[in-house]
Amino acid sequence: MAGKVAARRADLRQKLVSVAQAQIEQNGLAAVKARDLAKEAGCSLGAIYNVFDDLNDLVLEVNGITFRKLGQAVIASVAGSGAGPRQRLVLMSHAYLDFASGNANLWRALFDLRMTANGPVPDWYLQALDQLFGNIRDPLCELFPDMSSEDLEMMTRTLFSSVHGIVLLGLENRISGVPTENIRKMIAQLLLRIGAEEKN
Amino acid sequence: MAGKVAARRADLRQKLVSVAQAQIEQNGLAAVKARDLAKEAGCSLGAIYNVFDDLNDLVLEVNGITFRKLGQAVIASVAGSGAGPRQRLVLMSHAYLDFASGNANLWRALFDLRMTANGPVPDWYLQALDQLFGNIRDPLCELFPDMSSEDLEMMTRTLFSSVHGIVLLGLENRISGVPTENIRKMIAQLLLRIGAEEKN
DNA sequence: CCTGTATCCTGAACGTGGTTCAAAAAAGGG
DNA sequence: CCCTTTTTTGAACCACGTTCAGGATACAGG
Repeated sequence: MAGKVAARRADLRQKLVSVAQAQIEQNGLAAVKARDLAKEAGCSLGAIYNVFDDLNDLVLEVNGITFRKLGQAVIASVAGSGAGPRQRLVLMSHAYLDFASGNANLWRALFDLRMTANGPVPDWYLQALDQLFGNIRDPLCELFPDMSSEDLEMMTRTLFSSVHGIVLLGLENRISGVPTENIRKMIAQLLLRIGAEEKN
Repeated sequence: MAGKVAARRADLRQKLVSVAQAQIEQNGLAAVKARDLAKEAGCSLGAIYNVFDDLNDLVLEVNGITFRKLGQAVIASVAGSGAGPRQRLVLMSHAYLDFASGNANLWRALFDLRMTANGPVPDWYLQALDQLFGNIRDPLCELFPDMSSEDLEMMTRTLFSSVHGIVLLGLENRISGVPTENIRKMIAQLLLRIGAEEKN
């Protein structure tokens, strides 16, 4: 059985990812500890390093899953709705907010890790980001049919970054008085103003 | 001499802050290590804990300085210029970008720390933020004289968060192809669109 | 100047956590 | 059944923040 070892390792990978995911979800990225993971997954300490380069590598895998779920949530928010382009942008942004708010620890891990890790951005990350950007670009394309491809690309990044910033800072101190409802209003404020009128 | 000890400690505080600042500036927040600081500042390891609660407390002090410098840079960008409100928003945002870009590690430490630390937001932080928000609110007030105070406040946060998001994600992967000039354009794109027309 | 006391400073030591690697265990092959 | 190769294990190593017992220092009273 040549694939026996590979299969066992694949199982362990999955188990570890699942345990790490639960830990991040409940206690945040900082609570991911090698010894705890090993105990929870029922493997030895060293076994982690048989299937992952290091803990970053493991968390990267969790982040991949999170990112895909995020993408699906955003897509689902507009799927099948006959909403116009402006409204679609609002719906997607609200879906982004809801995901970030409802999965705060997992969402934060998405960004907290990259700050630490200096390695090159992994491939799946760029692909997922491209897909996410595509979802934003489409409504923009409808809204501004005369805009050049470069400007559209830039506008896409601008809008995504803006909404991300609003969500990020909004959730950051949500204890100190920025309820989700206000974040929602801020996003709508931004998007409706942006998309409200064509360039004269 | 009653103030002798206090004076020595004040000196040490300042020295440590200065050393930590240099370290963050050159090698990032993660490079701030107690033993290195002590060696560089010419004090014992334990001495750090005579004048600071812990390393977070020290970095918080550095962040205070950084935040003040950031505020000054933003103010300086519009001081004395007879620019109109729209242009002032652009100038301030560009100053924000330039500061973040030119002091990347110090600027990042501003946000990286708060994610780790769970304690209550310090007082000077809220004050500095209020001041920063004030600088944004003023031009907005001129642009939208009929807007309610609450809406203005929200718009202020919206704009700041948006610009912050653009700068954050723009600098994040500035290796992977978002030159500062493009970030500048994105900011202008956002602000001119927002401020371009009044609500019909 | 001496001496006892209070204050302050020091750095060895502790706890925690990621990562490694020599040795044990398991798997294969003959 | 033994020898070789592969895989797994967890004790050990290192780096780091933080602490605290013991030494140094400052000071007051005699």
